[in-house]
Amino acid sequence: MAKKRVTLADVARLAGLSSTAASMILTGRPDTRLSAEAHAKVHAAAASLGYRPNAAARALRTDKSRSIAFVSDYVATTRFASGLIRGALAAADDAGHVMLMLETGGEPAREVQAVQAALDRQVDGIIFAAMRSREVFVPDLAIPAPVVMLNGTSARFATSVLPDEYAGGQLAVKLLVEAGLKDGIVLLGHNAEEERGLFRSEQIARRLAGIRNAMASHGLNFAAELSRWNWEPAHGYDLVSKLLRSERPRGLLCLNDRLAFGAYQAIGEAGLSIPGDIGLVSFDNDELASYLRPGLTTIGLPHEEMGREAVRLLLGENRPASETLLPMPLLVRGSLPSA
Amino acid sequence: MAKKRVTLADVARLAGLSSTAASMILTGRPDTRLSAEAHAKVHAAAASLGYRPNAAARALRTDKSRSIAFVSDYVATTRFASGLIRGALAAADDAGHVMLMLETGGEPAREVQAVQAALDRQVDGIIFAAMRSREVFVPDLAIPAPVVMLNGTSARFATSVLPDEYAGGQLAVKLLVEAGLKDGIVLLGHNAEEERGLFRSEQIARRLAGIRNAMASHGLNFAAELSRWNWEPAHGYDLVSKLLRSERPRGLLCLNDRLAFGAYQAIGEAGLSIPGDIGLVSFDNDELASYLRPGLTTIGLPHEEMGREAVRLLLGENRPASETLLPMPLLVRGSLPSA
DNA sequence: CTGTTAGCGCTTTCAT
DNA sequence: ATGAAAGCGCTAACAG
Repeated sequence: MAKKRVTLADVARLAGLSSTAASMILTGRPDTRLSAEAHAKVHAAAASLGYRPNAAARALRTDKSRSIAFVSDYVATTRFASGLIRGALAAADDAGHVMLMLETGGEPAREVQAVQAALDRQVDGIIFAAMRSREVFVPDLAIPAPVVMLNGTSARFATSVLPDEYAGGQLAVKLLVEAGLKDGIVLLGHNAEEERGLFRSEQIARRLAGIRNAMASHGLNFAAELSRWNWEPAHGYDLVSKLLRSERPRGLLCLNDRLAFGAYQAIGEAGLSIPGDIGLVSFDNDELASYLRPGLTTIGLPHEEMGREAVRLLLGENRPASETLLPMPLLVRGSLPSA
Repeated sequence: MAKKRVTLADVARLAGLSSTAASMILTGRPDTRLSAEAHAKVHAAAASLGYRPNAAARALRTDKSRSIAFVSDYVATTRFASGLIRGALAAADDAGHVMLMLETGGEPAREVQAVQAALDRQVDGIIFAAMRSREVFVPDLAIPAPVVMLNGTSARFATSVLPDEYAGGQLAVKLLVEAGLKDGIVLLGHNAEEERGLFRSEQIARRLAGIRNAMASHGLNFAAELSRWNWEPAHGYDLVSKLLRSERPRGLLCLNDRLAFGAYQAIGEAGLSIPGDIGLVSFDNDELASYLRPGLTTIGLPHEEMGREAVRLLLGENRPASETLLPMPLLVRGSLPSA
């Protein structure tokens, strides 16, 4: 027969005190002045019985569940995005909170369900995370709890945590320039003429704005801008294969690592070498980037830090009614000439 | 001022009934015989007030929280392992449960904390998942809730969900043989002589057992067995580069896709073609596999199904005191000759 | 067929 | 400096 769970009353009884006293001592309330002896007895009793407070009872009473919800469109679809979860988990743990995970597939109906399920559990806050960052959130419910947006934005909730894409974009250009590649730089992933004002996401728009700003401030222009709506390796391969038939670019600025991967394949087949003939910079720090030969120099996303920061903001006192931009880490590998 | 949350008493009052009646009607208890009119009134009242039961109160009373814990060593370290989470999430949702996510880093101390945090919240069950499957779990606590092991095993808890690695191993050999590659097959990732009885994990041991069984039953032997403890692309590259200096294998049986990726690089540099000169089969269905040119034929892990099954077992009535083996899916792409 | 009553385990006034 | 008592929102006995 399973032993009944030990309750606060059991602890108090063993300590020879009231459960009020036990409660105050165990929750560490500062303003109360119980004797040191009482403290010792209660702690000893709790320890010897292996007392663990019942979270449901506590939540019912205090209206605080010490849990938060992480609602996302997709769960760690790409390997690197799982950093968002890991960071959030770590920060939640630091704050003594537990994290409910909810996946919505980006569907409004499931989003409503997820939010309700979370609210039913009295969560102390909700993080809305966008793994595929194009999605927008429309949980059109009253949400009587703090909310922060992670890797995405929302009209309803201003507090959000994002990578500093603009600075990242500028950095990519700086890298190319410092590597001595000024002329013959080709942009892979977007074409300003074909896609006027159309971006895969607000974040990519910022990345491109940073890129264009840096190009302009160096007085440079792209030799070509190649684009395909999807950023898969096969598209990078196609685009670059075709390009190499007529041109000989010096540098490739790839909007993500998968495109860069395809570019590697095309460059290899053309008998050209990296970084000798063509240098590359890219974005994402996808797992791929380190597997390539030579390693791909890329500007990553600070996913883990973003996750942490989102939870800190959520649980903290003061939530800024605006965006928190986190710097994008640079991973220098071998795809750019050193000169 | 935020409106107070609507409670069952509010619903009962509006419906002109007792809260008992409202409770029975809303929880849909079958054995009670309240009038159809009462049902209608209660449902109408609940809907008009937007009533949502308070999970904490319910948990306190019933000792059931409608939540489960997913405790894992690492959260979706590899992209493909996030399928475990997604599957579990989906099945939990189907059962009206919510899922707490806990990460332990494989450290015993954090494992204890995670389990306690989960137990404190009155979870209805715990899944212990192994992302990096070598780890073993030792949460040496009384766990008064159902447990199932996912993608790993434990001496304490027999119920576990695993991929059918033995069958997967056999399948890999069958594929090679059917492609006409019988002689000159090289095993990449393990060397029986150097690593007698030493495996990266119990699961890899089974995979290899399946492979050896199939080889034997076809009367075949490996032309060589190459190994390096880590299964990273760079190791596959090194091993195969060196091999190609002296031998000309016909087929490569790679123990994971990352090794295969490195093999591709070495084969490409040697001016050989896939699958014309060398055919490959591998394991994992890593994201990489579909990016390669030609695509890598690989035997994947049924992660999503495993996650679902684990939750079904956890929440189901009858938990088998043994392993549930799920078939490993075959992804046919272009790395094997069709003959 | 329906309502009253009594807690689940905890925190929190309010008295001592 | 400590304890008695009330009650968070819900459900389960037990009466009517």
